[in-house]
Amino acid sequence: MPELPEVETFVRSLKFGGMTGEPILNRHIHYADLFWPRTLAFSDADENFLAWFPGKTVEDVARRGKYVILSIPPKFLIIHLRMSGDLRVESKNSRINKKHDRFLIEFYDGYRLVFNDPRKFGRIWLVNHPEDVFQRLGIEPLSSSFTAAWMRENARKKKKVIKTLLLDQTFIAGIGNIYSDEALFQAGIHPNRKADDLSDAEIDQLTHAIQNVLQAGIALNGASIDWVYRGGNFQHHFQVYHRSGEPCFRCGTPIERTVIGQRSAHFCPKCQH
DNA sequence: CCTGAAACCTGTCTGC
DNA sequence: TGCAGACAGGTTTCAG
Repeated sequence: MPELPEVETFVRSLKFGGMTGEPILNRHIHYADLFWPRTLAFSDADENFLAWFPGKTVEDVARRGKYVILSIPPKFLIIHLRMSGDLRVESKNSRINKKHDRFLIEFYDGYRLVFNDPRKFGRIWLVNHPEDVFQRLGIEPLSSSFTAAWMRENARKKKKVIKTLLLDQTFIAGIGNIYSDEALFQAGIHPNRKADDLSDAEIDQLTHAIQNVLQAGIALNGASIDWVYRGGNFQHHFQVYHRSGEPCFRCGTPIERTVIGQRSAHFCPKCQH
């Protein structure tokens, strides 16, 4: 489900309150519980994992790529929501045993953080050093080091199809299927172009388009589609994603859908060359 | 290095 | 109404 803007929305909500409910900063942990053991991304005995939590405190929440990072000194709980993961904060009095709940942390004050994930693709890590999990992750697209110059330098070395490169988390961390389609449309680049074929001007446009769509996504709390993810509004601003057959807002040509690297790609055949 | 296929999963929607 | 098939905001692993 979530890409960078959706994950960022989760992080802000966990810190300051919002979509997920009450903030969780500085709450003291009573206990943790795990309902689907394979949610753990590492091979630690479940007992050891769960036994670590009581008495700890959530001191910060942050994001790296599509990962949520809970700072629970002296360790870090890292969560990847993959396709269908969801986080919510609810009070003790809420109905427990909600379908597809996989993990939860209950606080002494009666609130609890719940990780719900119908498709069971989501994963969590408990580590001393977050870098261990992020070792292969690429650049943060909203950081100051992500510039057109960086893209010219690095994208040129890649022979991949540009749509696939944008989805490659070891290259840029955080872009998913929605925002790659939207960025390529905004830059006027066909998703099947080779990265090393792009002109300087096209690379510059693409860089700015990436920053632009991600920021727009964050400003609207991400995109909500179908039954997954809630609270977002960016879906009302899609130019191409989920719009196959509908007229391009720029030129009227029907938006097309194709498959690139096993993912659907939506584009305007006239505006994107 | 790059591509494609398959695997991991459950839910929803479409068409017959 | 039922049922098969396609499809879904992601990532990893393996074959070629």
